[in-house]
Amino acid sequence: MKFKYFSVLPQNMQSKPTTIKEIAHLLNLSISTVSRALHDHRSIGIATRQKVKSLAAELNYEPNQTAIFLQQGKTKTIGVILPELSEDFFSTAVNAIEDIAYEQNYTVLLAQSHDDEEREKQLVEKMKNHRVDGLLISVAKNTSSYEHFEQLKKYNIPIVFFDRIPPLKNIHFVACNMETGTIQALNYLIKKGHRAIGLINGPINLYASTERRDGYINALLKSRLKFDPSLVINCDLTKKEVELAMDKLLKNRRKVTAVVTFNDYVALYAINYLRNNNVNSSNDIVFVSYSNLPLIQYMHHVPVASVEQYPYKQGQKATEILLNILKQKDDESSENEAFYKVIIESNLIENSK
Amino acid sequence: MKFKYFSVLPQNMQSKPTTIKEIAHLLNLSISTVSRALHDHRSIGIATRQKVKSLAAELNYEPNQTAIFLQQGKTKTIGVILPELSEDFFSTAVNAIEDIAYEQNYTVLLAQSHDDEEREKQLVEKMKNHRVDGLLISVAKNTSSYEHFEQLKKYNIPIVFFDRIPPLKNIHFVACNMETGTIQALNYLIKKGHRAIGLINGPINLYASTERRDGYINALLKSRLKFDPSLVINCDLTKKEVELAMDKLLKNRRKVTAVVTFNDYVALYAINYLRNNNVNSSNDIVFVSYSNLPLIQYMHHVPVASVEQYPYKQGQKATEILLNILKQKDDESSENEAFYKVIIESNLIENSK
DNA sequence: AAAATGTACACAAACGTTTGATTTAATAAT
DNA sequence: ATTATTAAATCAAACGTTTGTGTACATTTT
Repeated sequence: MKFKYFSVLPQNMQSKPTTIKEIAHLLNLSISTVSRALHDHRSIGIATRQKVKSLAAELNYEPNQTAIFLQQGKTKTIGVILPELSEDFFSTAVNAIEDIAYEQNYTVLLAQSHDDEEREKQLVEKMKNHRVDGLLISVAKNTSSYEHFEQLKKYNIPIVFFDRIPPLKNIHFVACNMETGTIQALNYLIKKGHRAIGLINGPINLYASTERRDGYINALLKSRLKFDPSLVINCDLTKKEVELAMDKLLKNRRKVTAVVTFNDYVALYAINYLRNNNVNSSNDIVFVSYSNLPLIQYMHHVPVASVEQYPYKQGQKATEILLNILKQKDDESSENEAFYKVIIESNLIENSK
Repeated sequence: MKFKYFSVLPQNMQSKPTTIKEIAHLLNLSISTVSRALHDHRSIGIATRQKVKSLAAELNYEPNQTAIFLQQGKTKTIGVILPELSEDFFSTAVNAIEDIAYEQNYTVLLAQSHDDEEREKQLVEKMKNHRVDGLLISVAKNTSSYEHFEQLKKYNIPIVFFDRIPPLKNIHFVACNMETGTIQALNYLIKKGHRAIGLINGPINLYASTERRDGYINALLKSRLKFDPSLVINCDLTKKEVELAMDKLLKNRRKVTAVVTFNDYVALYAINYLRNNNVNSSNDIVFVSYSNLPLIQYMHHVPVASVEQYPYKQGQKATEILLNILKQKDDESSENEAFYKVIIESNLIENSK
């Protein structure tokens, strides 16, 4: 009898985790038998299976994941890279990602790019080194080159982009179509009688900006209203530029009675600007925004409606897709080269208040 | 032109990552030599080191972390379990945690308990299975048993608690002393002439509530004001109970002119309640809160001051401590059984506006 | 009775590293 | 010329699994 495996430790000392090797020795079985017994392999006798399992339970055996990772060449981990966790949109998306991933026994490696391209690149690299099985990415605002993503394909690490997607051809993504929501927003305002409607839009290179602009223009045209370019102002979404934009709108020949803002933060800045400058129209100008931050309902002057972008649904969908891809890879069956391109329609939601 | 060491793959095909083994084979060296060369081991000749390194670079060699994890029995990963990522306090703390961890080449495994004890337990279990090297935890609001934490000690996985710490003896933690901040808040209000000051506090079993209450009482006593228990109301921080609490205060015999609220969300609920019920005193009652949510500055009626809890600093400190502990374990030197107990003082910050 | 089939297990390789011990050859010391 | 010293590299075990193949024995088939 070997004592090696019975050494009794003082209560307070750390016991090294049990391994199948130890179990094997204790039961005078081979390692492979123990492994198979634990997996209910049919070639192992029922009696042995029971013995093994009960001893395993007794010793609190937990398979060493890192060993399994190495053995199987996968980590059961998905990486998530997104711009800013403190933005409500993203933290909600993360909730969904976590929920789905955990359901399927995956782990989530989370990292923020803080909207910095360089950092994003480093993170991608890091994720690769950590051998994540797949990646969920919402790209940084100013990312302009995309090799770091392309590179991963060589390593066979699938990426699913969500919300902020790069202008690449062969990628999987989930995004929200902002045009439909914008059209709804415009229709809503037009119906309420507004004719001079401003749009404080985002950076021109963002696809999300294009969509909003398109929706804006198309809605106007459909209602046989003329499109006045001076009412659409692009900005980089910082407080400063938003205020400049708002100022421009106020000074415009045509006095706007409603403003559509790129997101709730922009709305906040704009509304605040009006209030601070004691613009008497502060309460006359109606705002419509995107996102619907939870805190917005406590504002002194609230956007009357908001275009919902369904962050939870986006995160959920993206994760499901990624896990699907990973599953397919396991099956090794098809050289499936289809790309998932899921587009969720945005929707205007009136703020009840 | 053919690359010497590459079997040339079609562009779209995945190239399996290079291993040390391949490098060894290509250079007619042993695996160990390559490994040591890459680590600049002195027993390897400079010439060989160079050869190895340059080939490694050429082949884009990246050490397989999972193999290293297995070999070294550690994962260079720290787990983080916290209640709610969407709360600004926590997402800021996470920022710090990520920053510090990444600096030292650790990876962060993030998970939310959503303030659910059961889920928290599962997560701890999961983290253990994933063999995280250490854990950073901010416990769920209603967690009442703590065996799942104790258990980890047996496995020699250190935990550092932050902000929400359990009532256990031998633990490492970083927390914010809310009493000092509360005293400052009270002094501030007293100096401004307020005499009837309400306190909408949190659940009575939370240590954070006790601290606030203590600070409240002590500040009053020091100013030789009498403490009126009817002005302190505990609630579970939900909107409903906050409104009830506010209502109670309004109906109190002594009319409060200032209210201290457990956190900014409570303040939001309370202020909103006043406004919706058209309490004319809406602008007469002054609020002081905790946390200082970034959005608060856009509120129609803002807390005049806020007790800062330094989430970034807490996260930072906690991570540093954890990494320190892990480093010490490596050194294996001392059976160090000291417990880090770091307390950060909170501070009152006036809202400029 | 010999051959075929099944059952229940063991052996050993593999995943990609790191690292203590050992070998080899060359150089320096005696 | 012999031995000790050093430099440079190799060997082999180990980390904890999974899994293809081999094997002994008992059981069934012909």
